[in-house]
Amino acid sequence: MTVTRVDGVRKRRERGSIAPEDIIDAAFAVAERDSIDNLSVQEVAKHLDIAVTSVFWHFRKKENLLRAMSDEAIQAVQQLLPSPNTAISWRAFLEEYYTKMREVYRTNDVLADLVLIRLSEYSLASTHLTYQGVEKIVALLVSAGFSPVNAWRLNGTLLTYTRGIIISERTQRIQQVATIDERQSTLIVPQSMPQLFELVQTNSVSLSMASDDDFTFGLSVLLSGFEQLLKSDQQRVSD
Amino acid sequence: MTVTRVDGVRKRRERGSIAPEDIIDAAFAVAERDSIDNLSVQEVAKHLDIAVTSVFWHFRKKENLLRAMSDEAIQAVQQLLPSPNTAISWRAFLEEYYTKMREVYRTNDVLADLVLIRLSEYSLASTHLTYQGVEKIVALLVSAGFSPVNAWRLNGTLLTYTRGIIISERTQRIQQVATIDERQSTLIVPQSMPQLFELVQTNSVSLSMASDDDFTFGLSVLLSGFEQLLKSDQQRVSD
DNA sequence: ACCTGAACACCGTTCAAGT
DNA sequence: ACCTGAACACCGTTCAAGT
Repeated sequence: MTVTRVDGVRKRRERGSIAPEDIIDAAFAVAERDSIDNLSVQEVAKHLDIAVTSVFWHFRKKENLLRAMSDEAIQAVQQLLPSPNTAISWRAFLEEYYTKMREVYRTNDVLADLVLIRLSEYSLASTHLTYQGVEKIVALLVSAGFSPVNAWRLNGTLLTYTRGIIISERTQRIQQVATIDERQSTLIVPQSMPQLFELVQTNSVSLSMASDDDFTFGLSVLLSGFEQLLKSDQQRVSD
Repeated sequence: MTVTRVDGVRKRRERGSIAPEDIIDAAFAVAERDSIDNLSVQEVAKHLDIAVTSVFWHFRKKENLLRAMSDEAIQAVQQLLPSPNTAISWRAFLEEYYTKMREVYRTNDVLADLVLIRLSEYSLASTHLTYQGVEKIVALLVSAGFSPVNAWRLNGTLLTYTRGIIISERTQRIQQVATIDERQSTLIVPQSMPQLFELVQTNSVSLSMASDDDFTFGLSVLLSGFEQLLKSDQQRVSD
């Protein structure tokens, strides 16, 4: 922390010495420490050693700061995701794309909160960026033979499923991770739940429903379903 | 609001006159008005015309009150969902079950927040109730010919997908509902997004990716994929 | 134009004091 | 055992005053 204090009194900063970008960076640092839910403007200001009210000069409401963070988050995620690649099959690409998406959000709760969970508006630029990503995927699928509508829906379904598993995994990790294993034994009683008891005993499944295996499984069922769809799309064209 | 005040001073309540259940009910009423995120213990107390500190006597922390609400929410949802029904096909049942689930959460943000989104622990009893519901579905699927592991995964995949669409729908409804239609025209520009532009122009799709059509589509792709799986499960048995 | 402290309303929580 | 007001630390936000 830079020392800019004299006798505990803040030295007044010169105009222009606080860039909005600095505030956003500090907000990310604090959010990573305290979580988005516990992010406080006061802590952001403390992190930069500026007055809280200075933050409010640049972002009139906390919500505005969060929106700016969301925009950065959307950009960051978009850059981490692979671009459509015609060198591999559409199926291999989608597998790679959504596996990567899951990994990105799983390893960064702040990004998941800002982009996937929190109720907020994004800037027009961010929304634009998002849809441009979708456009590229749809184009890839169309060139692979899907009808445009099916290409759109295929991508939407995978996005929705991946979002579901990210949130499931996150809630379970944060809430119960410490207890689920010990619970697993007392939770599933053989009398009223013979099927689940058997599955748990033989270690065939994880109770979380959001493990790597679960994701791989769900993804491949969806992709196989879409392969069937592709056949009928192609049939229709050749008729 | 019951009048229990004399000259603006609260009349002291007799011991035992505040039931925990009353506080929970009031909390639901306030949450439905203000949303879970904006639920304040002060407002709950005001709603019952009791002292804030009285709430804290019954629930030592706000988190405890939220947990009690979550438990009630889980019970409420479970009662609204249909029970496994052997009179119809497994596919028809799952379609009905998850369509209903989507509807329940969609029409009640508080339930969705408490059960699906918020990071919290549930009581052992609630978790038990949830897994008992899963057990019944798994048993139904096993009796339809699925292997236990596939039955579990099939259900888990549908649950995850449904959760994803509920959250997608909710975030989009709350954040952009007013703007998305007017945005739709300026957002999708034909130059950089010819595919999406065409789809939007012809009204073939909704940008939300969480419409009724989207859900029906995703659900049926998953169910068809599982039908394929059933065939191979049955094949294995007859071998 | 930008940075700041004082001040305010609201919130979650503690505690000692009532019955 | 249960209900309460006073009191506290923290939060988001406004505003008038500095430079």
